[in-house]
Amino acid sequence: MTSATETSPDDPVPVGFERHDHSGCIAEAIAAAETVCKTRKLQFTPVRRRVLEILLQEHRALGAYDILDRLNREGLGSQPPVAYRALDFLVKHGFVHKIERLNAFIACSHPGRSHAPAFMICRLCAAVAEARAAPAKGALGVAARAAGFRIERTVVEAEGICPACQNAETA
Amino acid sequence: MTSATETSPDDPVPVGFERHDHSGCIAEAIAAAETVCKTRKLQFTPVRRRVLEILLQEHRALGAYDILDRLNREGLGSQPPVAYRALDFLVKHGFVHKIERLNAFIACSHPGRSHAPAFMICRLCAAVAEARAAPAKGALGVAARAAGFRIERTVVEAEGICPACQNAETA
DNA sequence: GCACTCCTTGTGATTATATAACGTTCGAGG
DNA sequence: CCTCGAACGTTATATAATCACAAGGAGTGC
Repeated sequence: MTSATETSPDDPVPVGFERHDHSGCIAEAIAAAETVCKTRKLQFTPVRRRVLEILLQEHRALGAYDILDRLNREGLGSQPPVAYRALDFLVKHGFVHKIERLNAFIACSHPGRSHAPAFMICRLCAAVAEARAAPAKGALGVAARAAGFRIERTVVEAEGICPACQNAETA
Repeated sequence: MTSATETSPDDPVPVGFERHDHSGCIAEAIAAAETVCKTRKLQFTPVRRRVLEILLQEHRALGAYDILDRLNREGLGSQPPVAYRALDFLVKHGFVHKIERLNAFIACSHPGRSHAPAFMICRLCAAVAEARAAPAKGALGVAARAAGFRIERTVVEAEGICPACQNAETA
């Protein structure tokens, strides 16, 4: 298979605003999650698996209640805690990220690898791309060291206009 | 009415993580906001002024409903839209920032200057410090250019442990 | 003054997001 | 079989944010 999902190891280009092999990436990501869960002795239950699948299928940020609606239609749970618990699990173990700016969730674009993700959020179409930005080792890192602050986690979200919407604007 | 704009004499370290001249900073910031509003022909109404004062007094992140409670006690408005409208105004014009991670608001530490703020949030005591970062210049900026994404605004929030809480831990 | 407009505020209702609390199920291990 | 702990199901509630519409108030032009 001539996969378009592979990026070269040194490639900083994000996944989100470009077409990619969507059919393959779901299966890959699910398989990766299964492997990780087996390794860490975590339970990759039907609800958790389904929530991750939903997020992978959409490949965009979904609110917890959007996800809950789908689960409900499929008979996998109808109350908020069901969705939130699954999302908590997936976020905790790095399969899913929360987009704070949108109060929404998105499947991780490159699970398994440790990373401090950064996101680009289109103000017009709400598309979200995950970049493998260096964790804020730059100005923020300097400021943190100067202040004596110990960073454990970073939220980096850029809001703006994606390439497609820029084209639509000028057209 | 109580002299609410004055700091108490015992002056517990209002944050930034470090002591600073809290007594002066409120008056300064209010004066700066007045000037900016006059220049831009904006209405610095009582509600807006009071909300900014409250945030400056606390010098930490407050939820919209915390602010609303105080307004309510002072007879300045009792319904959510009152607080949200004032906050929208203050955020829009750069006097206040929203901390997405906390769904809370904090007065800007250096108003007037254009800046892409970054925040350090203590997981234990919820103190928030604002740093002047230039996130778009770093890895995120590189990724955005590579993807053709036009950044308009950035959210940069680091979660971790502030110096004071680190000391408390080791003690 | 008067009409007009725009911005702001007051208020009741509603929507959206998230968690608390408690019981039940089910598999792992004694 | 029994216990324990993790996950799930369900009811209710807490927290955050917005909608919709009426009314006040400052400026502007007549």
